[in-house]
Amino acid sequence: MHDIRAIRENPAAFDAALSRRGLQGLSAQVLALDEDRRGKILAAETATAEQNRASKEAGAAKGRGDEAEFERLRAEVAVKKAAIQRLTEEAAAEDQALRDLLMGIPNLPLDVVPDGKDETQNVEIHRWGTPRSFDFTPKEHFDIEGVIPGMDFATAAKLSGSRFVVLKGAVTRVHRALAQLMLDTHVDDHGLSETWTPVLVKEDAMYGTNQLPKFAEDSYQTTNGWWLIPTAEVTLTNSVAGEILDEANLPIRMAGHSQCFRSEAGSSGKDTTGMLRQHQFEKVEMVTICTPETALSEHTRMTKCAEAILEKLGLPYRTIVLCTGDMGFGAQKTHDLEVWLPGQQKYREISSVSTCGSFQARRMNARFRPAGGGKPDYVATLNGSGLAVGRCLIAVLENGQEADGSVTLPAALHPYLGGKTKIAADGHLA
RNA sequence: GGAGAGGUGGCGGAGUGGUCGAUCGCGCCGGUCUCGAAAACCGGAGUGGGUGCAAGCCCACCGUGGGUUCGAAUCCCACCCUCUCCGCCA
Repeated sequence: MHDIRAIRENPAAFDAALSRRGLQGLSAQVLALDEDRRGKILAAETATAEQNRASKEAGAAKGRGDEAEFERLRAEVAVKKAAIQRLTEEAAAEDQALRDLLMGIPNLPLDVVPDGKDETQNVEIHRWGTPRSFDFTPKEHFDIEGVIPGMDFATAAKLSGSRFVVLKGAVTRVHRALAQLMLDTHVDDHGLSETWTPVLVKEDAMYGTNQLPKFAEDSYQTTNGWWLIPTAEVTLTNSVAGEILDEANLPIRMAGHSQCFRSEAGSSGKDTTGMLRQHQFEKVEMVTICTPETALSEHTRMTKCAEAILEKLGLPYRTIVLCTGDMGFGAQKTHDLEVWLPGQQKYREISSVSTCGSFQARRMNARFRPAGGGKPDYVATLNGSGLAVGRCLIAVLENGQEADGSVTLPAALHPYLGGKTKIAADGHLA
């Protein structure tokens, strides 16, 4: 959510930043509403102050036994009361209207973010590894002979429908190994604290990390009102909602492994085969809570944490900065990591690392007390995948495939596979 | 699912109709003392909003929303949340 004071102080800058995102200026609308709101608040508060005064005087009159004066004041209060109720309701309505409007406006891009209208104008900033040259035509993951026995879409469809998968045998083991490797790397090498969270959350949490109110159709809700998290960003970030943290305890860097649930509304027809886009998938998520000044350096750090996983696995990737037109709702700046998929002959997104500045913190009311004393200020929040486990599985399988239908697995995984090094063409770990 | 307890400032914990935005303790900040520290003592400090050049003034906030009353942290109603015990269960 945006700081109304900042918009008041510099409406032109606000509109200019929105236009970089391809949106029309909203400051006029916001400020008109704000002015209205403040007028109502002033009226309501002035009336209340008068009532309070009369009420106090009534008490004093009663105390000295002046019944006539007491009755007069009591009548005065009674008259004011109705007006106050109306004014207060109007003020509250205006306040809510402003809040609703602000809640629906996306975060503003940082100056360093490149301008652009869509994903074609993202900017590559880093490339690692060389795509392997195959002496045969590499297949997509679901067509690799050794993978087929372990990736069962038919049974998943019977159980749950499309965009689900049942994993079996060696493929499951590799999937599990990947999650372990990611967590161990983040904890042991990167110093993140491992955190396990619920996947069902209250509505407030979904507002805090901006899934609500705008993107309700992207997530699932249970009949009793809980929401299924689309990412552990929701739980990890909201863990500090409503808190006033000590600056000495910042940054807080977390890593959590969870199931994620997405309706994938609006993506029908995209990536329908294979397990690239599922309603339920696993992800290791990183979240950092820090001071606003350190947000950008933490963003760089978090990006490196994600890149390290791909490098350990020997998977070629590139890192891009999303342009203003392609960034998500809550982001100020986003790096996407794209891994090479030989079956598609394309780099595909496997991680997205964003800093949100104080945008989410303001929604969550998450603050810190500065070390030197002084007023609490909003924290900055960052989130990033480290990595999407299912997509990483795909990358490992496709990049490691051999002509005979077997899959050579990265050395970093061997310790997690009981020393085994490949999936044989018959689907067994070998 | 059943029964009970409870939600107050950074934390703990008083307060059961009127100078209570709230006693007190811890923690925090400043000072005295000290070579320095600790202790002791003195002083300061809630959050948000409105208004004002400012000092300041005003409003709201004791889980949330209503109600009673001239007046509510305190009384009434509803809801939410947390905890304990019992039952069931991975």
